[in-house]
Amino acid sequence: MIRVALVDDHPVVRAGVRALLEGQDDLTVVGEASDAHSAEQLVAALHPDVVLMDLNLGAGAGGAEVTARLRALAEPPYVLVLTTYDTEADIMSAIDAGASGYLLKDAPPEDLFRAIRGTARGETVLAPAVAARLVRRSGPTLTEREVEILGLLATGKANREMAKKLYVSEATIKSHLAHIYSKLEVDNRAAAVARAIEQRIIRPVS
Amino acid sequence: MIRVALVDDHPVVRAGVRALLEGQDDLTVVGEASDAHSAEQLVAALHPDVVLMDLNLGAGAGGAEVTARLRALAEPPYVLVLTTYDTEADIMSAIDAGASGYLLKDAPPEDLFRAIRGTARGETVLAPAVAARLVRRSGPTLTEREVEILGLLATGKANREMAKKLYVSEATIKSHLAHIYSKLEVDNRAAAVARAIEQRIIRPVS
DNA sequence: TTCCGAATCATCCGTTCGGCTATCGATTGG
DNA sequence: CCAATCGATAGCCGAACGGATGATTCGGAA
Repeated sequence: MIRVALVDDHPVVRAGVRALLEGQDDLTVVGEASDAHSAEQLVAALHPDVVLMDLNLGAGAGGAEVTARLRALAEPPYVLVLTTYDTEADIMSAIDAGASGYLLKDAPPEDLFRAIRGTARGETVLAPAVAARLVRRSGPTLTEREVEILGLLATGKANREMAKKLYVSEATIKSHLAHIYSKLEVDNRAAAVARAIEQRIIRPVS
Repeated sequence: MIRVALVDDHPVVRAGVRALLEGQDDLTVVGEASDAHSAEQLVAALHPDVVLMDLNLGAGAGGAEVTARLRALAEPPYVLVLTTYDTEADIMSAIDAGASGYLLKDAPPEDLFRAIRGTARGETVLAPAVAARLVRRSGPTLTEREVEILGLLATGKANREMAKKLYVSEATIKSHLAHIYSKLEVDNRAAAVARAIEQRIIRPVS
């Protein structure tokens, strides 16, 4: 019997996953948590085999951070990230944090079951659809610096302001922008911002 | 007994709502659909009292369109929109289409139950949190034209191109942009696009 | 060790923006 | 009926942007 814990701030999703898993006789949900703190307590107390983790826990620590902490425990559970829309960087940091796999909430139940069973066996599970999406997303791979500049761009910073903030010359900023434009196949900042958000390279922040 | 039908393309969400509703003895789920077409068939065949409708049905017709069609039936069900992230315009069009209410998927189960019961009695239910959000969102109300221009802006169109496309002069475009900037409290197009997407005034399209 | 990508910087130049100010018709709502 | 709002229009001007081109440095991969 594979013992699963759910970490998600949406009651509907928790109930849904629980209902689906209880229909499988080798899977059982041993606990639920809706935030970072109770997630850690839950896992420490119950030692589940697999934790289904939402990356977007509303307020407080993010799923990636929680994942890292859970994986640092004495008997760490396998962590399977179950999420909807996240930045590529979010996903990467979750994987860096020790997540064993990643799949989307709109995946068919069978995929979910398969992923949990695989994860419990210690396999690394990237749902085919997700892997494909990641690949498609990463078609144009932006460097860290370029993403950083996109972030500033989305706040409406002018080239000079970005230059000041990053301690480089304006020429450097323009150079980066030119690379960004060509990678995103756009030719101005407004379109670059829209594309970057659409491709989830950056998050629409305030 | 209130008979409920679910329309949502996420199996997890359907299972979750079903599980939650089955715990209430005055609510019962009579059917589920994951797309526009089967939603109409389902409702025509089963005549549920309330339809829980996701606005984002993946491919095909959107939830607003389906809502309009369901409300045009002989014995129309009440439609309660249950969604996560949508444009203000989406919400408005759903309400125009005859939806009785709107609430978020991350709402606590109690709110969901209350909303369904209210809807079944013919009440219009806007979850308090949602109403507040709508109000907060609508702080700066953009005109249709302004939203239209924001859409073009997000595709990277230059002023001249927008002018041509809308059959107006460049001066008009600049005038609209100035209004947009002041309403969104930004001072350039990149920031305007980011804000507009963040505020869900426009959708990050391809 | 050689070669490439990333990051940095620079100059030139035409185009586009954004801010400002002002007008005008149409519609809508007190 | 009058005020307010919306959409459309105009000119001016300095600042910002985007394109093109080329150069240097540094570190990692081949």
